[in-house]
Amino acid sequence: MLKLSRLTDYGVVVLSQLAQEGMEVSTAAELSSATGVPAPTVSKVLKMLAHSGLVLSQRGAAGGYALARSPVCISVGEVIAAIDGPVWLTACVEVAVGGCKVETTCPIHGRWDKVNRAVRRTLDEITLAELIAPASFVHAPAPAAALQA
Amino acid sequence: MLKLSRLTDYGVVVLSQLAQEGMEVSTAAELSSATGVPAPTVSKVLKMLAHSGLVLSQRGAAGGYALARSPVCISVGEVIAAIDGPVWLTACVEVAVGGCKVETTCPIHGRWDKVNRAVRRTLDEITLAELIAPASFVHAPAPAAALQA
DNA sequence: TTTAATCCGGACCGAATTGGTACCAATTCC
DNA sequence: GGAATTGGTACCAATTCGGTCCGGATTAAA
Repeated sequence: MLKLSRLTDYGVVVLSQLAQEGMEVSTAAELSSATGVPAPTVSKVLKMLAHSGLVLSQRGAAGGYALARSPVCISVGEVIAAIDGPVWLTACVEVAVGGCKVETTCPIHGRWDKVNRAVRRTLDEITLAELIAPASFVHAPAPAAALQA
Repeated sequence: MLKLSRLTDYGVVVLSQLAQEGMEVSTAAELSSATGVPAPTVSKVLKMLAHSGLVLSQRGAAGGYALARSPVCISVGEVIAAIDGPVWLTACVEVAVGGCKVETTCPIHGRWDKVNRAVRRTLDEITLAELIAPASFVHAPAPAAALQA
């Protein structure tokens, strides 16, 4: 139903939490208790984000994750691409040449990528900062300890 | 991965075939052999499209389907909504109040619908006619008979 | 040097969704 | 009345997704 996966949702949540921590490193465990998202899942999401260069990872003791860039420079499209993979609004784009059985009678035949491009551009024009914009009520979240109980 | 379902793809294929038939009614079987999409699937798609008012159905002998409007007046967003359901770019919009467990710590909390609206608008701005636009090579498709063999 | 904390890269499983098919009831034309 | 066609629903197989876990590599601190 053209919905994005829950992992992507979590990704944005974690990212925004990371944004609040400023540029300090946070461990996956910290982010888990701060957001309420299960720890293993947070790890998974963080790994994907690190893989795409959206967050920086520091290994070893006292390691953790930190935002690679300002939220103003991270587009929603990037986050989605990092977790859900690239946005392809059909299986019928040029990538799948030979895979489309009805190719000879299919009058669309790649027309979808007009739609693709439009959606992708829309997604790239919205920044992470905008998504978490009304910081009025997020600058003082429930402390992590409140969740641990 | 933010891809639309194959049924939606079929939907557009069938719709464009219907557009070529002008405003005459075509049976599901005809559309199936014209497009190469399996007949039961065509029926299913057509039923969904009829339910959303995108095509008109005529029951009984000599019945069939016909486009309800000109392709110029059908948006891609409508087709997607008809088959894949409404576009919701998260499970976290206001519809799911009470369903979001991390609600208290979730700083997004509905911010997604900014993205939703943007994407939906993008989708609504593209018409079915544009998708099948270069009619230069679709006005003389392989005759249905060629596929039946 | 040892130890502990932390990320990295997989594999793995259960659950939900999707694609596809079949069946029977309702409707309409000949 | 008979044949053709859509309407609705139920169903099954297959794929995908969400979530968890484990062993290994890496780094800081004791």
